[in-house]
Amino acid sequence: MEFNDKQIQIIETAERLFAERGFDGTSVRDIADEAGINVAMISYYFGSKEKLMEALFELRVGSVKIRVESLLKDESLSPIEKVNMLIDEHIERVMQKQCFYKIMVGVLVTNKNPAILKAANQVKIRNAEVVSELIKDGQKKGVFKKKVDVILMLNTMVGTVSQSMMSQHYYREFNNQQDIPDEEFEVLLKRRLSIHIKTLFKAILTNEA
Amino acid sequence: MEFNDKQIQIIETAERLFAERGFDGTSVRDIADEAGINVAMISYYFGSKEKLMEALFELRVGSVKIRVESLLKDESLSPIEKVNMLIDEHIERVMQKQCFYKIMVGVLVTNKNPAILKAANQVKIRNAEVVSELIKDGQKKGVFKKKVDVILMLNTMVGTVSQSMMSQHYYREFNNQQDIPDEEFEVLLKRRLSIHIKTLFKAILTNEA
DNA sequence: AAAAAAATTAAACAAATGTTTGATTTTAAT
DNA sequence: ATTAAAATCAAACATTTGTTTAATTTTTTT
Repeated sequence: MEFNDKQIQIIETAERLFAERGFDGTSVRDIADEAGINVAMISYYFGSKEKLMEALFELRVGSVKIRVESLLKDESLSPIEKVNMLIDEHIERVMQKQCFYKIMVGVLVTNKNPAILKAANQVKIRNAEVVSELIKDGQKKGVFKKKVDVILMLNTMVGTVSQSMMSQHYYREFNNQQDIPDEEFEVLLKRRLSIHIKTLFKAILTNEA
Repeated sequence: MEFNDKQIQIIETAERLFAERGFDGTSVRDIADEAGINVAMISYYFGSKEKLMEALFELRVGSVKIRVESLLKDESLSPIEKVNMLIDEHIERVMQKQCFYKIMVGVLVTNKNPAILKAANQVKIRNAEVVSELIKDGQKKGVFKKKVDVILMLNTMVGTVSQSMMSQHYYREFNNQQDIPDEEFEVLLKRRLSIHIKTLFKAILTNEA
């Protein structure tokens, strides 16, 4: 489905509020007020609050697939380079769309709407499959260990990034970095996360005495 | 505050429903019906739905402190042994109280009630301080690296366990282990998580060429 | 056994919820 | 300029929400 400007404006307002207050903690009137529109417009454009949520997932999940899959095809990159790019890709994606990933976490905990849960799991399964292929390739080339638990490895990547994203204010406070600008701190956090997770993955994937 | 049997029964029913449907997705009537009590009993015992949530946190957070702190004091254990015990302690705690930790995740995302947010952060800060001490001790003894990002390390532990707990059905499916009993799978998952995270921590903490 | 306290109940309360209606305005097509 | 379609609106709709009331039952104390 295609969304016009007004629909996207409503979706993005809802995205922010859902992330801040949760789906059930946000009323359609809250959304309407923040977006500067009439309440009836939500039903008019989306049918219901639930469908609005589905539209949000359609908008956000739709754009993910392409970049991840094009990664695998690139023959010029080594398996380890691909894994590292996957990590950076994930960090960038989550930090860029923080609100959406907060909502995603909420959805995975309280699995109510089957359509949304399906959309959320779709991303997860796709990722696992792509990475599994990547690992097998690396094992064939002899650069990766034979026994690798791909799911646990991905759980570490996803979990570490989510956790760091959700508690970034606390991380900033702990390191006394409230003085530096927001954008700068975000760049810093992303860089540290990148190095951190790459170190972890190296320990999981590569052979060493 | 002390809770009588009836209060604990209500709290534990609420805990299950809050985990399944979220705080705002659960009505006081839902709780009353599931607990087999009258709606008014919630206000009677706790004052409000919000206070019931606070009571839940009081009940659950209260019991955490002791075991973690007694770990540090034990002089017979090496820093690496203590770290490993901390990992197992955390895995056990989360898997034992899955509902509560699902709620915890929800609270950390949509930070509304300040009292609850404070209780949640209290655990986090306490943990970070204890672990920081532990790391410093290990560094003094020359068994740990000099540069360790404690927060990121803890984010990895907490994030990996949360992520694995929340998507355990998917993990089970992926590994074709639906046939083995629930309890057995949980033991298996905990053991794998333990090995996995200990490997990660070793890579972060110890020196190797 | 009488009195006091605690626990439990059905009913009522106002406020908030998602959604629909029907009229009105704005935009696009003829 | 006229008509048709799309967008917007205030108001109303029926439910559901958390909480309170006031009466009744159960338990404890005297």
